[in-house]
Amino acid sequence: MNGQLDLLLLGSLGAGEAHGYALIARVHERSGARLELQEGSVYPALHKLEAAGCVSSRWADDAGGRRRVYAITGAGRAELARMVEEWKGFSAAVRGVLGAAS
Amino acid sequence: MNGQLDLLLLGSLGAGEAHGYALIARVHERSGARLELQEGSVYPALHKLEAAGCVSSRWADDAGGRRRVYAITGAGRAELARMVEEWKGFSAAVRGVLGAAS
DNA sequence: TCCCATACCTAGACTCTCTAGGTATGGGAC
DNA sequence: GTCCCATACCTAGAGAGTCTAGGTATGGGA
Repeated sequence: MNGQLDLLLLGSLGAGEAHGYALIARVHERSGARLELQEGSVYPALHKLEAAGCVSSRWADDAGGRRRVYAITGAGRAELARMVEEWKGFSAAVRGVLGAAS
Repeated sequence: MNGQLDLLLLGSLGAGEAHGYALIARVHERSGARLELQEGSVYPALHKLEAAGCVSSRWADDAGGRRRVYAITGAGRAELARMVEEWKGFSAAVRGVLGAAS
């Protein structure tokens, strides 16, 4: 996902807690079906974000089977804000380089 | 450069032929000094684009020392147009996912 | 009872870019 | 005249990030 996976996950979690599968569906939906995250990318990324303190997780027993529900933390929101600014700067830079071509 | 290196190089060459060093300077300038491509990334990428038929090159003896001047080809312009559309789709998708967060 | 959708996980491969080194030329400083 | 630096090009190997391909487990419907 071109280096923006953490941004997409944190951005999605910013709208409310969710478990892995739901997160994939949320990104798919909110991207207008343009982005399809892979499980093999999402789970390791979530574990990394948790290790970094950007998200927290808890096991939910409510629905059938095991589910691990992730929520964004305060530090995660700060990191998200930073990443959003970085993304804005990067996309503006690309637009600038493309200029007339875009 | 987050997987957009080819796009940036072709987009810059779309504005006119240039040699490697000038291309790096052009991207730096047009991006508002936000993007600093590395030589070690740019030269291999240009070679790959040439092998793919997207750019052509010639050695220029005019100025002091050797310079390899690159120009975008017809196939390169088609590829650039495709990449620009892809980039637009991707950035729109990211905006969609970020939603209120952005 | 079987199968499938849901849900989670990991190892290894792959792609892309960067780091760090190298070569070469011409011009200005001393 | 020689040294040094800016310009200019190049490559090997490392590193980061993501994907592929496999695995496990549960619950519900056929």
